[in-house]
Amino acid sequence: MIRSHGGRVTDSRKRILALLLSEKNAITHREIESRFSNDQLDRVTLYRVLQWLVDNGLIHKITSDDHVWRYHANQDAYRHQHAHFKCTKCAKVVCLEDMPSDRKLSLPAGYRFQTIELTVKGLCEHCA
Amino acid sequence: MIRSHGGRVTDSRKRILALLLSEKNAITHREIESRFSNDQLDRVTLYRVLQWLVDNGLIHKITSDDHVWRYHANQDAYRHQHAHFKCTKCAKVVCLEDMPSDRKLSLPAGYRFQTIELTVKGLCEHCA
DNA sequence: ATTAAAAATGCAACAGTGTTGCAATACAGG
DNA sequence: CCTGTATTGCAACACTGTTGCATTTTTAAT
Repeated sequence: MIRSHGGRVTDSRKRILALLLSEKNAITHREIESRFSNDQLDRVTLYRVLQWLVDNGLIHKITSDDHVWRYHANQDAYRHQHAHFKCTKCAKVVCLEDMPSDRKLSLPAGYRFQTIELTVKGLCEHCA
Repeated sequence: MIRSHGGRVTDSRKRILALLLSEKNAITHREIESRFSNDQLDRVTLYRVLQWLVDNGLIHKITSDDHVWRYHANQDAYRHQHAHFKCTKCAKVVCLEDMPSDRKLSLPAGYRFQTIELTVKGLCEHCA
């Protein structure tokens, strides 16, 4: 996956991408860092690797009202545009399969549509 | 408006609320601050007044992918739940009138729905 | 109008996330 | 194995937002 985008195949990239591929939920920079607590992994390197993976479409980045980016691997089901769910109690973020395609939300005249970002908030199975 | 929520009617609150009521778009803390550049207005006070206004439902707070809160007065049309538009070029944020009918976007079993946050991204009239 | 209690402010210092410059290191191709 | 270059690691920074606390302002009771 990494090689096919012209970047070098480094340890950091392999390890970080492998971790994200194995994670079901979207996780934060901080969470990724703590999963590598033993093997030293520089904060800055992590930021740069994540950005590289985003730029090359291997993962995607989700914003949230706690103002922390969360990252998730772009596997099969999640290549297309999709909505996210965020638990208001434990802050867990999961990707939802479908994007309700009410494409006919009317923009003011002269505005051009690019993408849509949709986050549903509520309680997850554990917190409900 | 301020008095009806049991808070004290202070200069800061009056001035900040008046400014937000006169603004058409949702603006950031930084933008508000710069509009008061002459009259000194403490950064922290501004944060606290904004939070108070949010808590009392007089304004609302919008998150965004640049991780900066934007504030907008809750006037007439914007009392109910609504979507937002953000220009990907100039970062301007405007409130959209309607929220596309949240057709039963299916949550996984056990999840409980609370609210929905929807941001449309694209180019505004000036940047298109 | 005076006064006292409570609420709000201003200041300084802090916290967290994310970024930049630059020297040192590791990767890929010959 | 060697070399050029991409990537890393470190330090220091920038920005948004928060907290503690002493001071000031508002309010309401006298």
